[in-house]
Amino acid sequence: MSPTGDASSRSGSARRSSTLRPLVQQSTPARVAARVRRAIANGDFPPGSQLHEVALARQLGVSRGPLREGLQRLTQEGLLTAIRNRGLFVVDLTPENVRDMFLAREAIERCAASVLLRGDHAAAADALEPLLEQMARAAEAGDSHGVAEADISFHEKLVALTGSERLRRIHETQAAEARICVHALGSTYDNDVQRVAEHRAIAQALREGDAELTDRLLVAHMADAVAELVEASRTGQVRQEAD
Amino acid sequence: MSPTGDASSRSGSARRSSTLRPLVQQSTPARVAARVRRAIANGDFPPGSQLHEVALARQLGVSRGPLREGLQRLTQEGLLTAIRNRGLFVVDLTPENVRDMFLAREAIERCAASVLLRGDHAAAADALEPLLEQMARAAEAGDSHGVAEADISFHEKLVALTGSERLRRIHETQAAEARICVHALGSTYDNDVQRVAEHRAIAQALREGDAELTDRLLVAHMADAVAELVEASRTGQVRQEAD
DNA sequence: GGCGGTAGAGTTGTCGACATTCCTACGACA
DNA sequence: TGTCGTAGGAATGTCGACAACTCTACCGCC
Repeated sequence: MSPTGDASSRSGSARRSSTLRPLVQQSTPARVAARVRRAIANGDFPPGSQLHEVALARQLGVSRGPLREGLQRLTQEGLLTAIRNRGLFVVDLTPENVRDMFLAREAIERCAASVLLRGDHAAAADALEPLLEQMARAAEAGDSHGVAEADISFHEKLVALTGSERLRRIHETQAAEARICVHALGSTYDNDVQRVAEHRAIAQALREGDAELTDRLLVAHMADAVAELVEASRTGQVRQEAD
Repeated sequence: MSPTGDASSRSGSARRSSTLRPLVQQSTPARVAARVRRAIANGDFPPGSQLHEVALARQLGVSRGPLREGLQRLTQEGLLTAIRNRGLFVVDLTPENVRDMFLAREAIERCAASVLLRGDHAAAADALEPLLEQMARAAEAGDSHGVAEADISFHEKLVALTGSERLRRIHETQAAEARICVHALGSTYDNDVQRVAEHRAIAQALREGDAELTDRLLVAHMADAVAELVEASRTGQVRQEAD
C-alpha cells in the first residue's frame, strides 16, 4: 500500500511469478508514518495541533526512537512542521497553503492523466467506474462525507493506474492533505451532484482519449475545489486548534 | 535553503520586515538529510551502495539517533531504499527508475513554468539569464560537468521562482536524482552546445509569454535527457556499486 | 567435491536515561 | 497595577547500551 514501504525490490528487472515475489517487510518508521498519516487525514489531529511524542509512542506501542523516525518522514512530506525544542505540529490550512496544496496536486494529476491517455485509457476509465458509482450512491444518500471520500479515492486511483512509483508517493501526501481539508473545512458540499458530474465527465473524456478535454476538466475541477476551500477558510469555518 | 528546514513560519499571513523575520533554526535531522542528500547527489555514494550508520554518524559528528531520523527523510523522498535488518541503499539507476524520475520531474517543471507564465514571466526570464551565461561559459570551456550543473541549477531556479513551497520541496529531490544520473551515467554530453541552445529557447519562450511553446520545449528537453540517460544505462557505462 | 550446519563478527533495531530547552505560574518590586 | 525575575514542571534533543538479525568463514559429513 505504501509507496515507500521499504520493499526489497531494488533490482527492478527481476521478473517473478505473482506468488513468488520478494517478501516485503516494511520498517517500523514506515508503519508509524502510515498510521499517523491516516490519523491526521482522518481528522484525529486538527490543523495546527501539536503531536506529543510520549503519548503517541505509548498509543502505538513503540518507543520514542522509531516514533520520531516515522514523524520525520511526515515532516519531510510537509504534513508536519517542526519547531526546534517545541515539537511537531500539523500543517496549518492557511489560504496560501491550500492554494499551494492544489497547485502541486494539479501538477501530479495532470501528468498522471496524460500518462494514462498515452496508454490504454479505456481500461483506465473502466477501473475508475466503481468509484464513480460509489460516489453517485453516496450523493443520492445525501452522504456528503462519503462523496468527498470517493472523490479523493477517484484521484488516488487515477494516479495509481499510471504505475509510477514517484507520482504515487507524492500523491499520497496530497491525498492526505485533501482529506485534512475535507475534515477541517467541512464536507458541506451542497453541490454533491455537480461533483459527481465533474468526475463522470473526466472519466468520459479519458475513455474517449480526448487529451485536451481531460486536461481542461481536471484543471477546472481543481480550481473549483480550491475556490470552495479557500472561501470556507475565509468565512472562518475552520476547525483547528487554538494551540 | 531547504524547503523542509523546519522553520517557525507556521502562521503564514504575518508580514515582517526583511531584517526582522522569524529566525529559523532547522532541526538536526533536517541538516543531516541535507548533507547526505548533497553527498549522494555529488556522487560520494554511488547508486546501489549501502550507507553505514556508525561510519556516517561519526563523520557527521552526531549519534545514530539523529542520523537515522535524517536518513528516514531521504527514504521518504525515494533517494534511499530501506531493507529491514540490512540497511539503507542509494536508489538504483535502472531504466525504469530513470524514466520515472523524469516523468515526475516533467510534471513539476511544466507546472512551474505555467505558474511563471501566469505571472511576470519577463522578470523570471531575467532571473534565469545568469545561469544561461554560466552554462554557455562552461560549454565554451569544454566543461561538460559544469554545463550539467548549470543545467540543473537552471531548472531549480525555474521552480524556485514560482514561490511554491511544495513544488520546491518535491523538486529538490528530483534535482538530486538528476545529479545522481549525471555522476553515475557520466556527463559525457558531446552536445553541450545544443544543450545550451535548448535552455536559451526555453527562457526565450518564457520571456515572450508563449505558454504552448514553453511547454513543448520543456517536454522535448526532458525526453531528450531521458533518452540519453536510458541509452547510457543500457550501454553499460553505469558507475554503480557491485555491492 | 559438494552440501549442510555452526560459530563468530558486524550491523541494524529498539529502548531507557540524561541533558537541555521551553512554557507556566508565582511572587517581588517599582 | 503592571513588569520583571525566578522556580517548577514537562516536553524535546541526544546519547550510549543491549537485543536481534544477517552475513561470512570455517568445519564436519555424506
